[in-house]
Amino acid sequence: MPQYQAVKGARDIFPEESAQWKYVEGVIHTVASLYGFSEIRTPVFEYTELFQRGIGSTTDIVGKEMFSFLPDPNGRSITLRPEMTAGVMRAALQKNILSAAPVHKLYYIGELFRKERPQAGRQRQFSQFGAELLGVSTPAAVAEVITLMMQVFESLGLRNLRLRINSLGDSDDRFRYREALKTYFAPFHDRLDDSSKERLEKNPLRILDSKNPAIQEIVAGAPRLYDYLSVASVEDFEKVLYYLQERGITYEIDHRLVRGLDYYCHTAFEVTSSELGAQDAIGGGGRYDGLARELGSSSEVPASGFAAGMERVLLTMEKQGLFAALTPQGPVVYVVLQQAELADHGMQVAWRLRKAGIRTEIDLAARSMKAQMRDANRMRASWALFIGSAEVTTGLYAFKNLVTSEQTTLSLEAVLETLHETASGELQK
RNA sequence: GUGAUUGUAGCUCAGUUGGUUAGAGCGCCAGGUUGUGGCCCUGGAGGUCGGGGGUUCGAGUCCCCUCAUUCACCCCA
Repeated sequence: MPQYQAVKGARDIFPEESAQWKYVEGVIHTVASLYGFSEIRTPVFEYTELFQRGIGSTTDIVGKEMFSFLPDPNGRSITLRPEMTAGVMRAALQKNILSAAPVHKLYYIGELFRKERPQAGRQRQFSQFGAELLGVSTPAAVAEVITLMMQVFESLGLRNLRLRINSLGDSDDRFRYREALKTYFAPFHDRLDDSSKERLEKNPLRILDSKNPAIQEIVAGAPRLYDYLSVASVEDFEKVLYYLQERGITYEIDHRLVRGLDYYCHTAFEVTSSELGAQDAIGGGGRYDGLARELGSSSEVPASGFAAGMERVLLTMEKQGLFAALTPQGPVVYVVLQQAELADHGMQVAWRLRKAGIRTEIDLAARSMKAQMRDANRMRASWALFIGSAEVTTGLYAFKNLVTSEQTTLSLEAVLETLHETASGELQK
């Protein structure tokens, strides 16, 4: 065992995998710009109160999963961000961007931190991409957010995803429903588990998505939130669904879908992947008109957004073989040294090739020619350029096509000419 | 935080009822080919058997503790 290991729940991404990340990030940037969303980058830490106010102190995230610390003895507590939305909203309010333009469409890719036990598809440091649409939360706006998310998934080639959607109504709807739930659950109180009892106190809606079979049995007979929605709330929800239908986005209405963050209202949604284990949520989001007020804004900022787990997206793509076409870019030319003493000349040649825009590799470890050639082969180099004493004195180099094994003797200028003739020097494999 | 699981070479894993200097395949390095790869052959480097304690004449194998891993619960992306 090495003396040092990565911190529990944190992992390294080596080149083979980072190529996959770059690819996925590229798709996100492209699709986001299609929808007119611009990238925002906010700090990885914020004052702890931001999350307590924004996410809600009854949530598990705030209650037990935050990495918080005091920067100095008299300082204010700081927390590594466990989610993005609160920070984005804080940034928008701080700069007062909505007074300059009433609607802002922002997206992000960033690292988050949550102190949970790691398991499949869950790390303590993980990444999400997502979008926040600030200033309007009409059905068209909410549908826009969902559509953007689904189009990113589609552009990545993801299959077998399930989109579930629900309406949480406005605060009046939820107040009436909450009372109804309390009276429904009262006679069952003795049969509830501890966490359900606590939820009933603090946030009764969360009982609905309990995984405990005994609780679910009781939940089955509970009143439906849908039946407590006002006419306006129902119309709003139906309109969102209308847009989704128009765009051929298939969804399932799930009356039990609640979501764990306090700031959601009206439309809430979640996408799951059948390729993942227990942690199968790949993305989710909803409308959160109340968040800005919660953060001290003098006026309401209607808003909606989604967040998707990068690791879970990557995991699903891997399982579905979507990275097969991603081949690493090898060198075009491998400069092979006959003897280590010729390294100075070889370095000079390699440098000139690179200055001319040719991806060039050269052994820096003074290994044997056999090892250099094996290396060139493994890296799928197109050409080998040999440096021996003859080459150094004549300035003419043995230049070998590694696919056909044909070899000629050329000056460096002629080599460059040959490489520029074939498309950037790369040979068909 | 709870439960279970696994920890032997860089990687994947063998290791028989506890019994001498702990093995294989792949990978790595070198040689076979004194200036040329992909195949093949030969050799080499690399291990405090996660760590600590205990039982025993003797522990990679048994017991205890500890650390780490993985999966699941809780919850979430």
